[in-house]
Amino acid sequence: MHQIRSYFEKTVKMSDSDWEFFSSKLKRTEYKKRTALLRVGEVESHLNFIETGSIRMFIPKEENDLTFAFSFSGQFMSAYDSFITQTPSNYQTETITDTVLWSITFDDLQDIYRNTDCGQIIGRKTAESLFLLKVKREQSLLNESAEDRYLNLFTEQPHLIKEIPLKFLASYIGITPQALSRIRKRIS
Amino acid sequence: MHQIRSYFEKTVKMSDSDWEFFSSKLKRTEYKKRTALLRVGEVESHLNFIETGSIRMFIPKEENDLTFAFSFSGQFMSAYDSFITQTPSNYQTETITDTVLWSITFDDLQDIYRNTDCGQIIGRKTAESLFLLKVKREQSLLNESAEDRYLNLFTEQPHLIKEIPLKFLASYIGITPQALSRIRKRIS
DNA sequence: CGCCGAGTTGAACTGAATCAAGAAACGTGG
DNA sequence: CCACGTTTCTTGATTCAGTTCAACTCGGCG
Repeated sequence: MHQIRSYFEKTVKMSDSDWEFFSSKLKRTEYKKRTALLRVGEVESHLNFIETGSIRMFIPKEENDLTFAFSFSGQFMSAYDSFITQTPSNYQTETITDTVLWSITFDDLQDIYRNTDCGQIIGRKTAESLFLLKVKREQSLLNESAEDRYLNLFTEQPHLIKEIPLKFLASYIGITPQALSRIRKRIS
Repeated sequence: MHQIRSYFEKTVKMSDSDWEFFSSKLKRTEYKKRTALLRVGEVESHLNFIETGSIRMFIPKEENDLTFAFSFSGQFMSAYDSFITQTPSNYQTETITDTVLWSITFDDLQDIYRNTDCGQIIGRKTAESLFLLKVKREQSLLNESAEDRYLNLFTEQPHLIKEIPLKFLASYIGITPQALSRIRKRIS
């Protein structure tokens, strides 16, 4: 749980009383692998910190789901667009492996925004860092070939390639599992 | 200039004194078309509100630039990733048409964050809404065909198709100018 | 053991890239 | 206001990466 405080303190100085207030809102929950945290049409009510495990976000499809994002231990995750707008999500979030989360509800977070000095700053920093991730992703999708994206993934997150089913990776990269299987074969 | 205040008040109530403080920092500037606002390697020092005009963001390339975003009158624009991290931008921002901007500097904005009640909230809301745009974009790039994206652009921003050179649109959609020219021909 | 989902491989097809050339529009200087 | 050069757009031919459909292998699990 202290990793959450240090996560914040990378960007914002947090007083003990603010941390006290914040941490009192956190709930720890364990999930089995392949457990849905949020389904399409539901409103995201939690912001989660991943203690251990991995999560994917995807738009369910008849044949192959469209997996567009992953989150790993040490990161915050949430259907953040649904969360901040409090409107139904058009995608699902689901554990890939057994996962432990520390969660805070939307209402409690609003409370923190109102009642702590650092709350607003943390909220802004969170939104900003999520924005940065998406900018990077956008440029990757427009700028790089599928093979580039696979190789970059490989260098940035080598563990990921072993832990995550190929079909999720393929979807994330923007191609079919067959195509990724061929790329893999070609470059190995 | 009042459109800026109403822009904010869509989400946050702003006191007269806060608005006074905020607006005192704004500078109005006129730009000719095809004027670079920020070049690759420079650090974005301004957040701009577009009074009139249109702007594109692109990564310069030998042959065809990679245009990945547009901004129009009534919107805020900035190389926001460079702005919030205060690190060099890997892309350029440039007016497409003659453009009028109201600008605030990074330092003045930090001042507003510190010294007004609504500053942090506005900062958070800004980051959140930019994040939402990028989420939408990501799903569009993964979920839709080039033709889908063109047609959606066409219905959402019909004026855009007339004002903006085809090669910029093509790049934004993620295809070559030739390919877009053919799509255009086919569906007309 | 038998089943099922995940991954691999093959063959035919397709949307878009690339290379190339010509037509149209655009801006600038005389 | 026209003439010229430059850029943008269009069109054609070829190539290529990735899709689709289909069959087969492999590993885990009831």
